[in-house]
Amino acid sequence: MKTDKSTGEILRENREKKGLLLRQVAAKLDIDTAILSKIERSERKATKEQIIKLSEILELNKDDMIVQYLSEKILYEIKDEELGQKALKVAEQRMKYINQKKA
Amino acid sequence: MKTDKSTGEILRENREKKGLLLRQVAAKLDIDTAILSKIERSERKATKEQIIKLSEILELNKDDMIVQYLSEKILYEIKDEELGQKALKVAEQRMKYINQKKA
DNA sequence: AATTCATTTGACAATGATAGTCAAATCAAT
DNA sequence: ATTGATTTGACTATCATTGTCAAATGAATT
Repeated sequence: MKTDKSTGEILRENREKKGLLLRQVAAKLDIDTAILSKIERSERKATKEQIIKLSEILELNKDDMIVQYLSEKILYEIKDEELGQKALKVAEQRMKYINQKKA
Repeated sequence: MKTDKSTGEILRENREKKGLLLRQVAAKLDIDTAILSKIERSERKATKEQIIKLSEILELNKDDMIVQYLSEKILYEIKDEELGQKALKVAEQRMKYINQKKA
């Protein structure tokens, strides 16, 4: 998967590719145009529900978009942290440990 | 670093190792005993500031504890997500991409 | 078994972050 | 200059987090 674009950029590119207006897409999401504008410019975060609806409206792979959304949420948590990279690695290990335990 | 213990477990073990009471440690943190009790049993999350203070009080490696704390925060974001593991990997890649751009 | 002290539990309040609306400002194309 | 799309910013509503407090439970000890 591409990792060099923000969720907002992806959404905007694909909305424009489909020739849809902010207004039109926002209406389908049942939110104000202003919010969608902010989401596309990464000034606000979308909710998971909005991401799912958006992937339907814009015909994007839903799982890819959820991964995109989740990874952005993760990055947001550690964006100002010096130890962020280390924390990510440890989180992966712990994740493995947890999954292994479950099985 | 060990990845098989929760922050709470580490805190409790080390508090007891030092023979300190919840009451005593909570007082130093300037919070109610109840909260510390909940933190140690992973019923509540500590704040970063509390983790830092706790690592001083219990003489634990501060950076390790912050990594522990951050990784738990990350895991919390994806705990109920099927795509969590993928999201973690993508987050790492994006992190690398961002850091590389900065340099 | 009554007392005492530590810890836990749960209801509630205060605070802070997130999501949203709305109206006005800006931008782009006629 | 007008029109329609987008952006901006001030403001509100909603929700999650962090905390207090009092009562309940647990674990010795006399």
